[in-house]
Amino acid sequence: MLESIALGMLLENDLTGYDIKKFIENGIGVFYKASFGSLYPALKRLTEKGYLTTRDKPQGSRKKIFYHITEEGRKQFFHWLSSPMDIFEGTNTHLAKVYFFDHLEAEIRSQQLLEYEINNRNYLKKLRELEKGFTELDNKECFSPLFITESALRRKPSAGVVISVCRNR
Amino acid sequence: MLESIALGMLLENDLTGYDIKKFIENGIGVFYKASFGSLYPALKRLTEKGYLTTRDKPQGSRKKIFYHITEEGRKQFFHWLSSPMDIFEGTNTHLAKVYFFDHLEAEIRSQQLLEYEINNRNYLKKLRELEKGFTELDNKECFSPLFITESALRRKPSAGVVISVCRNR
DNA sequence: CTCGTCATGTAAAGTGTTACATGATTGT
DNA sequence: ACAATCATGTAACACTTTACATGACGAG
Repeated sequence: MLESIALGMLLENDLTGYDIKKFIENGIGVFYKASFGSLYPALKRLTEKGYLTTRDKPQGSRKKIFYHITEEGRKQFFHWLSSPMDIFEGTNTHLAKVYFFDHLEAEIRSQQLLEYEINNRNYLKKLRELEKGFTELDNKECFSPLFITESALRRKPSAGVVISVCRNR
Repeated sequence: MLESIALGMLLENDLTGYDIKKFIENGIGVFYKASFGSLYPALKRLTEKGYLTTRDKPQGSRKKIFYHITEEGRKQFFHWLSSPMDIFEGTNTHLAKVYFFDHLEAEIRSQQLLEYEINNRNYLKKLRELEKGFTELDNKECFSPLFITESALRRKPSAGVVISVCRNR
């Protein structure tokens, strides 16, 4: 996953590992977070596979390594990008806990759900801010099919995740 | 995570690893999936930590190991259960791809989003079925705060995930 | 001169998947 | 007989997080 994202970040410009981290934080970071401990090894692997080449451009005595995507890398990236989006059935860790909530005292339960709601509200706010910046882009037409926002959600709940729990006893 | 879930499955009955797998599939499986390759080692770790004890009860010549939760295990489980629910900011892998969608031909993009919507519809259907079985439970009052369903979502979108994407250039 | 940011990296530990290996029992 | 399911487990591999280690540059 991180490998694909790193490739994607390098489509238009050569960047350093540090740059890539920044770009991830400021953009795709809402959906995906990366640490240096995973990023640097990933870049190393991509270089070994021939998807990236490196150029050392030290600035002063500060080490700087720019990564450049190869044709192979591009091919690999577009292969990933074109493959179907799988919905996240599997490891929805933060919801798993709810399954056991009948074991919890009503008070703590309510408090946790309230907290959860607040966190989600904040997340939503963050997404709305992103969306706001988004509507100001000039190349909107590239994104139009991606406008699956709250209003769309109201009509088509498929894009949202409905929380519903069952335990069979 | 899997360790906590395994503990939770053993709160009421002693079960074999195989049983636990089944219970996970039929219940919490919507949110969390486990493989034997992760489950058996997890049970081993839990036993080593003193959270579980084992009882071998072979049936015929078929090996069968029942796991039993200890007081320590219970304590550990409730500690996990009482800890705050963090919202899943971080590694929302299936949405990460959308970030790069402007690089994709409009046609493939539309097709993928359509597919994605279909998958989500199916997932929603599954959740609705769970919910249906759920409303027939006798201990509903234990779950009432968990009724965050589509209708609630319409009023409080915080519980849902709104898809919105921005790339800054 | 010190703090924040830039910059790269390693090591250990955790956690997981896939595939393999083995064999018993049940239903058709 | 054969397949499906029951039942346990290992091995190789993949990926990640957290913490650590190192050091340069720029601003105040």
